[in-house]
Amino acid sequence: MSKVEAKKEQIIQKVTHYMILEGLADVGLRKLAAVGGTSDRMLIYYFGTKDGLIGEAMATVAAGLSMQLDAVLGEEKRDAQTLLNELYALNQVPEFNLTIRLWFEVIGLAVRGREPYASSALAIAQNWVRWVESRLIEEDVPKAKTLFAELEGRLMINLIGVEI
Amino acid sequence: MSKVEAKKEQIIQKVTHYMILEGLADVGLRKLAAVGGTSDRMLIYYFGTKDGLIGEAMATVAAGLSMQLDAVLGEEKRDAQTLLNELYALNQVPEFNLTIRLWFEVIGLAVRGREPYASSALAIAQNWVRWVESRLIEEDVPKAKTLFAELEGRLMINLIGVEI
DNA sequence: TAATTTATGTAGCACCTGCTACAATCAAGA
DNA sequence: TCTTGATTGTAGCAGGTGCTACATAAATTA
Repeated sequence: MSKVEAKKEQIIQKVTHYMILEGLADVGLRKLAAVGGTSDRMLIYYFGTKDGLIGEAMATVAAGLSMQLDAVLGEEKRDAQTLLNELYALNQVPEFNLTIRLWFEVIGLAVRGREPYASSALAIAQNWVRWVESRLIEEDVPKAKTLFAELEGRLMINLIGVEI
Repeated sequence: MSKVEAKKEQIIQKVTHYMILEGLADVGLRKLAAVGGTSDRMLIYYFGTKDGLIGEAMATVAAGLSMQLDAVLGEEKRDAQTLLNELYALNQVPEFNLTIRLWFEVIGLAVRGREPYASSALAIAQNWVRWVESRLIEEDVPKAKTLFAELEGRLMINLIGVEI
């Protein structure tokens, strides 16, 4: 990895971490530059546009999701109902809860096709589904997308504040 | 209704319609003023703040939801599975699809507690649930929230572009 | 009719937005 | 060493943001 690429990688890590913590509502170039320990000038130099940077940060979120899930839930396979309940319970884990909030922010920005959010949302969703499939016992694999839908719906109305 | 209130109501209708059509991404005071046939100056005069206006527009969306649902699905009661499928099918109706997109945009802005979105999201969600409860056969009423979660999840991953 | 309140236009403030032009510095190859 | 290209700072542009000060017009009340 070249020096420049190492620097870019470092910036992406910091920016990604910040977004998970603080969300996407107030991310201007200057604030992101401060977060990444550089200048707005250099962010454009490295990533071309603000959206370029955000796109890479979202890709990092997507890539980190499976690892995060593995770290907490392990590698064993489960039946659909068990997996759903365990995934939903992750909402209690602060680190996860923040990522999920960010995830719904991305969805909100993606629903009218706006880039880079639309592509990122699709990528993250596919990551979710693939991970779920890989942790379901064979007979329940076809239920992966249904399980995912149910999980997302429950997470969503929980975040909004409707008690179930 | 006083003259001022009539004018306010008229503005809210136009702004609400515009938001359903175009989303929440680029709504500045000046654009909303043009949409509502007035000036930014008067928007503040009428609604206090931009968030005040948006809050009222979102309340209008919430209030209109039940009516919209009634108009399309009628008043008969159904079992949970049937109602879920019929509600999900509404996503094919352009008018509904747009409202649902707006709904997810509101959620994205609400997930970190930001007002007026957080309150609006809760209100709209409660409207959904109440409506669903009112159209379920008695024995399925306890399933209302679960049904709602499943519906929202399916709508969401459909909007993102994951084929089910 | 005079006084007072309500409604609205004009102009602008202070700040933020993504991004760029230009120049300076630095490292590496010839 | 000289030159060339990569890297970075400084300053700023053009446009947008929510909102306000001030003045005027219009409606209402005394």
